[in-house]
Amino acid sequence: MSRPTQYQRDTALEAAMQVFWQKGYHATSLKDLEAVLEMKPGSIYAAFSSKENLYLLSLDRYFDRSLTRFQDLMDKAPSALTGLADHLRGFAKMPPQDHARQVCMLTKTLVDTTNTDPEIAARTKAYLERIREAFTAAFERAKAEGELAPDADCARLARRFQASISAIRFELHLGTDPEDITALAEDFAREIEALRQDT
Amino acid sequence: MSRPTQYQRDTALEAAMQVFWQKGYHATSLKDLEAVLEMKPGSIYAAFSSKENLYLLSLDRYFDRSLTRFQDLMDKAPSALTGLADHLRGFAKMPPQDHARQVCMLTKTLVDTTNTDPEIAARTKAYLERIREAFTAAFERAKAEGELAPDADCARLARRFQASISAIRFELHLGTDPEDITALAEDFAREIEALRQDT
DNA sequence: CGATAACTTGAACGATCACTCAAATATTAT
DNA sequence: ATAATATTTGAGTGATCGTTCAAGTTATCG
Repeated sequence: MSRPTQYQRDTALEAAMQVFWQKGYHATSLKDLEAVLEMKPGSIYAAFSSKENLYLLSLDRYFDRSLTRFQDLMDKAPSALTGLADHLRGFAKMPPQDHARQVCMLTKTLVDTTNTDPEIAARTKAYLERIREAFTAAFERAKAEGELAPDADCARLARRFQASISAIRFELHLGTDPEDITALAEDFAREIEALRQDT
Repeated sequence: MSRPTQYQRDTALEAAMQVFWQKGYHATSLKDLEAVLEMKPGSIYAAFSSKENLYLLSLDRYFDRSLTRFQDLMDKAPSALTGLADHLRGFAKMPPQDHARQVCMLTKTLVDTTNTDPEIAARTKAYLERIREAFTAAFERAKAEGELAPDADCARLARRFQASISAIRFELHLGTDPEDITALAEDFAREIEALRQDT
């Protein structure tokens, strides 16, 4: 038998990411992973070395996907501020059965592992920073295009933007009434649009 | 020997709350609890029934303390909006070594237990709601005192206020640069003060 | 000073944890 | 077909999980 195909590995990683995201690092057992990966313990260890490593690979996957999704949205956006505001509204618009209707996996990881698993926490912090840098870059694009005032503090706006996302996603996680979530997202989105200056 | 004094029980509960808050429910073991409570397993079970029950008692303690702290601050505040804004700034002003410089225990609990321990999650949700109701009441006081526009949506403002707190505390948890945290809290506090209308 | 009650102790419980490895099975190369 | 190689299998590892309880200790009271 040859090496497992990319498809198999990719499918397994996707499944691992989903359980980990749902249950968190500590609450996910090898039994859980055996079930969703449809692999026996030996195969899991042959393919992914350890539970911790599998978690780190899941984080990578999550991070790549999140960043790509944001960049794609920004590439298509008619203006930077519009793209940013839409990104916020997008979370509230998720269909009710969407498995992503919950807290960000990076956020969850940091809450779960900061005081217990420093290695995981460190990598996760780095990922969150890189995402925030992408937000900063988006605000800088808005500035370059004259949409945003020249003296705006893009790093500060990016931090607040990231905070807005956390807040919306936490409400998704809680299962708050969709109307209330839409209202919250709308509040945040308008804050972004209120930054727009006439050109 | 008589029943344990209130003092002893209180000290033990405080210690339990702190470990649970630091490590989270799943990552805290009986060993950890034995160490910080300075009690042997038998005593812990005689006094608190189970790990889950001890966690619930810790949550109660945390909730009571949080709500009381907020109410005290509001009672002393010269105006409702001032009190609310100060509450936000207060988090950024915490001394660097303060053990409370981290994510809210209720938030952490929900992230940690929503998909694994429904009983804990349900009680925690109720507590978060009651705190949000206190925020709503504060905004309503602002309205009654003419500080806030009569058509303001107090429940909506309360949800946004709670989101602001979560965001600040998550940054505390990350160990973000104090200056950046102050800036973030200042942004949120000014949003609250911007709601003030002339009377 | 005993007797009784209250509380603590820590060894031990079965269950589950993350993880290993020799044996079995499947694939490819010859 | 056969040999060589790659991968899967699942029972089993020691450690640790939350929990129990009979025995021991300490306080209170007559």
